[in-house]
Amino acid sequence: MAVTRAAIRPEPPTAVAYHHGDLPNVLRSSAVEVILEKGLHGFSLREVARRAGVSHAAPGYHFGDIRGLLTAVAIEGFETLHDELVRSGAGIDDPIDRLKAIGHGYVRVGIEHPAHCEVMFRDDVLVADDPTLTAAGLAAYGVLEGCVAAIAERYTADLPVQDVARLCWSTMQGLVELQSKFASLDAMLTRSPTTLDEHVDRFTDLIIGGLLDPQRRPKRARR
Amino acid sequence: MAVTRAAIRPEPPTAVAYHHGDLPNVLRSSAVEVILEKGLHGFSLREVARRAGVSHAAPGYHFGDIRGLLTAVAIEGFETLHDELVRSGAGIDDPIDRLKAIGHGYVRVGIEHPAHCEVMFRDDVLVADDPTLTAAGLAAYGVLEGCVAAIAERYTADLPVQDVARLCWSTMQGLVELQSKFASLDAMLTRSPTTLDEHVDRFTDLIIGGLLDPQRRPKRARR
DNA sequence: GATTGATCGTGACGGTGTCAAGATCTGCGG
DNA sequence: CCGCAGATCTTGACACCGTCACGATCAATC
Repeated sequence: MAVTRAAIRPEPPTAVAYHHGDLPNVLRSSAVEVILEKGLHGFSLREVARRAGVSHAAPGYHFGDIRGLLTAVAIEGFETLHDELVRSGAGIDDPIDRLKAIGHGYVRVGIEHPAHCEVMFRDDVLVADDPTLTAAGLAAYGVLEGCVAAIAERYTADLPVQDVARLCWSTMQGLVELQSKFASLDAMLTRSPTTLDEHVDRFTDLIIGGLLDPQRRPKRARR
Repeated sequence: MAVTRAAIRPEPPTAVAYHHGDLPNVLRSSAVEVILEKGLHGFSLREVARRAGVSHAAPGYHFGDIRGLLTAVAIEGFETLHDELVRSGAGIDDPIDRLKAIGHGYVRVGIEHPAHCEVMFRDDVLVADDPTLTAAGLAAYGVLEGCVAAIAERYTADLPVQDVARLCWSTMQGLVELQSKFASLDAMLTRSPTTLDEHVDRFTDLIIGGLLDPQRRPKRARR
């Protein structure tokens, strides 16, 4: 069973506006904009308010804190991550292929939603113990762990599912974070930069390829 | 002009003080204190200045920017990381054992110098393109890559050294970052928390154990 | 149609980063 | 021994920020 996800997905706009419109959603997307343009460093509640066309204290009313707003962004990030992981693995029968697809989905979220990713794991700017936040994070993790469990079930039952799942998660997270460092490393070696997807392919091959005894693996039913 | 000091190791106090003492070093250690107590969120140049007993603009003179000061802290962190990795692997002949020792050294730095680690990879609060910073980071990475190269040389020459080294680096980095998430996951499963060192052991076993064909591995010359 | 509560604006306070300009000390040439 | 130049630090100011208390405004309900 693992993880329960309570939260609703793209958060449908609160049907009818009270005063101004559905400010919370507007503020959240404005926040994403600001992070995107000025970075988390140049982020400010007042700038968000300005961009949303409301007074400087309006964000405080809905999110209480600056951390509250960023937490909302992080939750949204985890939810889209969860959805993307599910979507990436859907329809792929072989769990190993599914794991690779999930890995690609992970970095795809990192690429397409950099603002969210810049926040999701920065506990110091979030209310780290927000239950909705941890629930959303664990829900996304649950997708990965479920896939690893499926691998264990089909191939080698003695696979330490928890450890492997955490290994994969750590690797993906570290990869997203170290991406720039790797890029500068490639540049220093004067060779074409390695893309995130290439890294994912190589890493998953290295991890998975090693986990399973070749002869014990049944034929893979590809496609 | 950039802030880059010609960085030597523990930075011997500039022999004789000009006015106040060797302010840059004092400011840097004060900065570490502040990060430790108030977190990166509550960090401020003025607080650092107060703690060092100087005026509020003194840090700006030496480090130019708030990012300059944090960059200096990050550089110091990478340097101690480098030293610790070298120290951890010293005297261990078998490169696989050395890799595990290096992994433990990595998380040890994460535990013993949390303030530095809170900064080292946060490009948004650093001058990310500071050459001294990238050099220090690559130097630390080089220790890891050298160890993986030694594994390839002794065991399987066809090992993709770069990829494996990056895999290990990503894993360690992700592990340090996801530590709290894993802790809450353990708590949710109502079992004793897994320590960082345990994670390192399991991850390196999973990675290394899979990389080498068992029969191709020569007897390990332990001790 | 008045009331009530949610929603948002106004204004203020202390704190912050950063810059310019002035003060102070150090080392060095004379 | 003196004075000068430059490095080092302080002072002061400006704009911006987060957050709070309070007032204004609107929606829905009785």
